[in-house]
Amino acid sequence: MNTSDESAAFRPLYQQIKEMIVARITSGEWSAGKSLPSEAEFARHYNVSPGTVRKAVGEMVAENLVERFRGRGTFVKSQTDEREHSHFFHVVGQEGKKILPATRGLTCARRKCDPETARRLDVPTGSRLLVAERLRLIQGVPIIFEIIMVSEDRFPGLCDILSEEMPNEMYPLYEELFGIRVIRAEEHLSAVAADEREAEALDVPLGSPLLEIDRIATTFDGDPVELRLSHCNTRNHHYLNVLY
Amino acid sequence: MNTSDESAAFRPLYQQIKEMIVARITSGEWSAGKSLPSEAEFARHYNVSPGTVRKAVGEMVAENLVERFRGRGTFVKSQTDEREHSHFFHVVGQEGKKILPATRGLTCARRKCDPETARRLDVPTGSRLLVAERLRLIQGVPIIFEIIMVSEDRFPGLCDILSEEMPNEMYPLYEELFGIRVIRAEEHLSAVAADEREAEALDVPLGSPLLEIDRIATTFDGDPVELRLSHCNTRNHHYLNVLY
DNA sequence: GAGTGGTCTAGACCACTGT
DNA sequence: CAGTGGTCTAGACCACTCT
Repeated sequence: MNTSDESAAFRPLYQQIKEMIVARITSGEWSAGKSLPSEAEFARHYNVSPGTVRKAVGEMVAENLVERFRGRGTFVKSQTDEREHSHFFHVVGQEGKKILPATRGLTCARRKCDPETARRLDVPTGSRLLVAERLRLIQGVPIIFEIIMVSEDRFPGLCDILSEEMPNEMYPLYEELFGIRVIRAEEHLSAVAADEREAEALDVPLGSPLLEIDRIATTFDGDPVELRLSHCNTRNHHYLNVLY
Repeated sequence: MNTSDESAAFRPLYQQIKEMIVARITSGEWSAGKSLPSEAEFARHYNVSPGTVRKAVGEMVAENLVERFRGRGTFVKSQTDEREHSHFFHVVGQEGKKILPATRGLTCARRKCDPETARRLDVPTGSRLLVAERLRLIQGVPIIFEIIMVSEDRFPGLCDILSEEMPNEMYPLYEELFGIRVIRAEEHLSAVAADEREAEALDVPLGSPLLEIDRIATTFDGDPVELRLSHCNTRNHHYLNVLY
């Protein structure tokens, strides 16, 4: 059954099946939370063995794209899932317990994209950029000063929405309103000194050490979606990372 | 996590196979770098289908315990593998390229274990603790000030070895000399101010923001092996974390 | 009861590495 | 060449969910 059109097609069947299904998911054929066709149906449709479909779907499960339940079916995972809410949030309290912070919006402005930001977001220099600043509070105490940058061309009208009310979680918003799912993120962490504005906002002395999290969030395809710069007061909290 | 109480026998065959093989690996039956019996042999030995063994070994591959090569066989992964050398080292340069630093040993001392350290290392309070301090340099420039703490009962004679020459990589040393393999690590990151000693060692002003990495390294079973406190100058480097 | 995914079997053929 | 893992097939039985 292997059609070797160009010499490039020597890839395992299950990977090709997987990519076709992934493409159909990202195209919106099955939206988040909806059930996919059964593995048997896929097998019939693609004219392969059930085991091959199973392996394809298995990889998608491993990549957090779908979820399987015995007796029920396979479902497209959503960023809005309870489990996923804090998937990208690694700041925890002293005991290692993750507490989702509240959010206070500060500003939301438009500006032209500088070359460096343009490069990182993969948009033209000078294109419209949306810059939102917000404060994240844990038990009422401001802990994180955050700057969020997205291309306004990718998120038309987002500025108005944010100006009205700054949501706590951005990624579910991107998914629900614009159909853009954040799947991966790359974070660059470093230590910086609090500037005047941050010192006031976070109620720390000027020059206090803050943990900087410079994050670029991307879709499944690796397209950059959002740049986010977080400055955290790690006096009573820290960033947890588990390696294995 | 799964405490095998009496009803434990209702678990998938492939998981039981996997655990048996893992147990035989950790017992030292096949040491790092050595080839395991073929999947067919395992299948005969455990009297199961080749596919079942395959699934068991597949999980071990996913957990980075072994490596499979078509035509050659399956091999026990070693901490000394080229790939694994920097597995737990996340500090990279501006361009995101990982450069393994050089090491300069500072001190290596014994002291009695305080209650907090004892709790984290799961050893008795007052037991012998080995505390080593070292500096890590990238291109000759000191970047990280590091304090390493291990139980001397677990690593008898290590102090003498470290006093003689401080190695660049600790985990391969643990594995080679003491048969203890570090598989997991949990890192707590925060921002701190450089104290006098660090300021001098890292050549930064007193009070400069440093990235603190508080790491606890554990074996496959979750037993704590080492505590390590690293203070990094993130002026020209940062900590890279990829989430997906 | 019909349908789902989870496990397990027993083979087939292939690509590749060793000799 | 014989042996290895990688893929793929075509079934079997099970536990579970929905209706």
